[in-house]
Amino acid sequence: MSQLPRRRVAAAVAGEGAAPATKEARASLKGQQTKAAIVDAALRLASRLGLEGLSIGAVAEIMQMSKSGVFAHFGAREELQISVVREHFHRFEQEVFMPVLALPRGLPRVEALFANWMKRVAFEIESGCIFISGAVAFDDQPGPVRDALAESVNTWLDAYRRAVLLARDEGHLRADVDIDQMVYEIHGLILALHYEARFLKKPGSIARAHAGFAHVLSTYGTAPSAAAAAPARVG
Amino acid sequence: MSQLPRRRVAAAVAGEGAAPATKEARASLKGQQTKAAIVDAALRLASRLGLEGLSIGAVAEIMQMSKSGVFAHFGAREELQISVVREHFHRFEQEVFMPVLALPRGLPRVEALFANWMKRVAFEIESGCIFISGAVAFDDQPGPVRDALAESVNTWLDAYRRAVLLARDEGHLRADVDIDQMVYEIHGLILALHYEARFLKKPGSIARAHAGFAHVLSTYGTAPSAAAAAPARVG
DNA sequence: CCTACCGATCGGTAGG
DNA sequence: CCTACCGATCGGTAGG
Repeated sequence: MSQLPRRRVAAAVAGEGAAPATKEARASLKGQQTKAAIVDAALRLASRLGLEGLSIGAVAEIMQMSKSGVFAHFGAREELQISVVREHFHRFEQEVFMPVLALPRGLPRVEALFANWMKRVAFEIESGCIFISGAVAFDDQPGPVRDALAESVNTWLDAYRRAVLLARDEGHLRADVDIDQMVYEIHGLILALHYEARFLKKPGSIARAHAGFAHVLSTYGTAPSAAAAAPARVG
Repeated sequence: MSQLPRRRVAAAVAGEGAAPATKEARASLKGQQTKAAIVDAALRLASRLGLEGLSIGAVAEIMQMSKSGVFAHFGAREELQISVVREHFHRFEQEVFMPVLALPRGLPRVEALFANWMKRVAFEIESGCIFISGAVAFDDQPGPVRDALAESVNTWLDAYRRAVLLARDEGHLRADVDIDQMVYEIHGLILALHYEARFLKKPGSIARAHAGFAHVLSTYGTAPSAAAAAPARVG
């Protein structure tokens, strides 16, 4: 097999920066680039097939590498799976969480977080979501992969809870709102979207998730806005 | 291996009824009993490992049979998976749906269906649920197993929608209730229960699902009952 | 319902 | 990062 495609992939990941001084540094940089490219390919594969369907052989084929070449970067299949979980979490954080920090605390952030979350899950209707498929695959399988997955999900849900708490403190939500309860119901709307749209292929699911969120706000919110009017009918 | 355990399993499935007249009928009956026992074992295994993790070899070991002995009853792994889906649906129907037909139409059935559904999913927090794990495993894999799974789930959700529709007709729900929307939100509560209780092992999830249902009824219902009071705080 | 097998694929190792 | 291999397991088949 030609080695050219490999160099191209590695270069595409890190860009063509200034060359490192020593031979060792160059080799180490190339190793990191290759590893990043492997994780990227593995994440795409795991999104479609699930974390448990992720095999070193399939990743090697995509990368045009030997199985043991891929294996050498991780030392165990579990390490590859964990790297995939961390990468997915990192992207989720960048796309969903980070942008809302520019907004004022309270309801604006709660709404923007849901909007960004929805955007991601709506995108994942096509590709699959490893936070959802992984939860099912590893709910009964203790170990480091399950731990990495649960830690990522809990970190995200805790962040959402803090945003809801701030909104309550700001007086944007009723003072007696149960934070866990509200986030539970919102989480359910997201999970139903993934289930009904991706598995059942039922049309209108995205609108239903949004309507459900408006419904939640209409019960727990304090501002009688247009969005918070009881949304009995949709489309 | 002793053959005694096998006979005992087959007898336990169908009971010790009157013996059939002919030798062929006896053989056929025993075949059916064995097949039922295999499906039962496979359902238990698939609940824990998922439909896609169900292997003929593992079922054979549980049954103390050879792999090809199990295989002979189904002709293909897919047929075993489909049998498991049908058996799961049959039990779901018996436990969740059938009992409510004794109740009056309208809100009582809608509430009892949710209560029975909850009871089942709460039980499945320990064992796993193939309607949920199967949805994730087969959401991207066309074929007869996916079809059987989607058909079962759709049959159940349609039954729930009809119950909600009757409740609206009876005047137990607001006249402008969107049936699909209400069932979507209830479905989300169930999915969040499975996710948060089984995967995240978060305590209090069952109470949150019930509170969420009360919340849904408080918005869509017409009777201002105790259960339908806005449930902002739980436990 | 069995034994005995098939080709494919899995994660992982040896040795370079 | 490679070739060449290991033992285990997979679904499925042949032949009885």
